[in-house]
Amino acid sequence: MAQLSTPRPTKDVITDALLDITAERGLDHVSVRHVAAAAGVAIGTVQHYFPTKDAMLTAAFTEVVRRIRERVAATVLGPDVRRNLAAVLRELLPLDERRAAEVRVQVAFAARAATMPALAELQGVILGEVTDAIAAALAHVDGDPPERSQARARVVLATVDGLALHAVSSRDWVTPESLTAALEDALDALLPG
Amino acid sequence: MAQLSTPRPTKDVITDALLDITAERGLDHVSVRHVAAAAGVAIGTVQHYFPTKDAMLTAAFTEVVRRIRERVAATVLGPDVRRNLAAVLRELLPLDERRAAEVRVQVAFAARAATMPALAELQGVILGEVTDAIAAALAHVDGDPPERSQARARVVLATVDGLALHAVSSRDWVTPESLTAALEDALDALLPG
DNA sequence: GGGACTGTCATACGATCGTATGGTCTCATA
DNA sequence: TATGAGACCATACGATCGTATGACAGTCCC
Repeated sequence: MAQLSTPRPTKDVITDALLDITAERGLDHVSVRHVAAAAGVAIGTVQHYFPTKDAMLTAAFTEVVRRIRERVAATVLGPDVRRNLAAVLRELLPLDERRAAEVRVQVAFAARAATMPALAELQGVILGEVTDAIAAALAHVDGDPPERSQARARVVLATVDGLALHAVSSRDWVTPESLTAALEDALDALLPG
Repeated sequence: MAQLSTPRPTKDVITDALLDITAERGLDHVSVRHVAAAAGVAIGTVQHYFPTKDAMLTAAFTEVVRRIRERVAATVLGPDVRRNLAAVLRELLPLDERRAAEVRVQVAFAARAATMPALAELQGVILGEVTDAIAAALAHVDGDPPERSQARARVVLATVDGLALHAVSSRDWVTPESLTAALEDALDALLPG
């Protein structure tokens, strides 16, 4: 019988397992044992790909960064910039369980980055890239000088991430509807023109 | 020899030790042993006041909430609302090491709140209170209906917390100057009038 | 066809974890 | 002065942690 599908690389399976645990139970429940069990491999296999736990965490966050990068790169600077921008930013808000899980992961890593330089480095890189993309979109609808767009882009990204942080870290505080409304509100105020 | 000063209650010393460790090394380095050592007491003493680690964490976050509440309550709705509001919000940004330590603590607890309902409850309460205070300030300079001020206040707070999150979780990304500028920028855009 | 390499597993070691238990000391009060 | 409660300490237990070590099966090249 022919192979029906290419089996996923073990390394990716392990990374995904780590991110699943992070989304569901938090980064502090991530242990080599739990990750190995969730991935369906032995502890030694995890060690084969990631010699230390820190390496495993860094690799997982790198994967998160890769996904964000991929998503941002898909931004099309079409005719309706505002609509495209809003669509990209909506992806960063926990509007459904899938996105909520991703936000929980990002918040968990951001918090750890505050005391783990390797992660802070990655965070700085991805923040820069996303900001640049937003700034490009802003410059497209506006005639402001680049550094002005850059500054505005930082504020826009901070607002979206702040909304996401508040949403996943509190109870009875935000609904998907209020998040969407807040985003539109923020864009109305922050977008030039 | 007379007692020179009232000794701090042991319970407070323990809570402070926990917050110090959280600020310096992160919430995942907080263990009953480390907290006890940092507070200069025995493990049993910690257990005497906090029967479980979760209770200890919840109490510590309650203390953080209390401090924020205290700070917000000090907001004076004077003649220059914009200036007062900016001053309060600046306290939430990591503009110096003291505030950076506080932001690291808040971010750490926010991340844990994503998977710990007791903390999420507290987070919801304090977010509500701070938002109400900001909304009151906004309503003071504006004629918008209350729910409009409330919505704007949520965006303002999200922006500030997002800026703070980005600042403490990344390297070479923000300077105190750029943070201050971003705050002013955001207030220019978000404040009515 | 025999090393060298890679992927995977099983197990073990020492450290650290949260928590339980029971002790000593102080002091108010009956 | 007896006693009960509260503050504080020392130690111990079982679980879990990150990591080290060594084995076994394939694959590939000489």
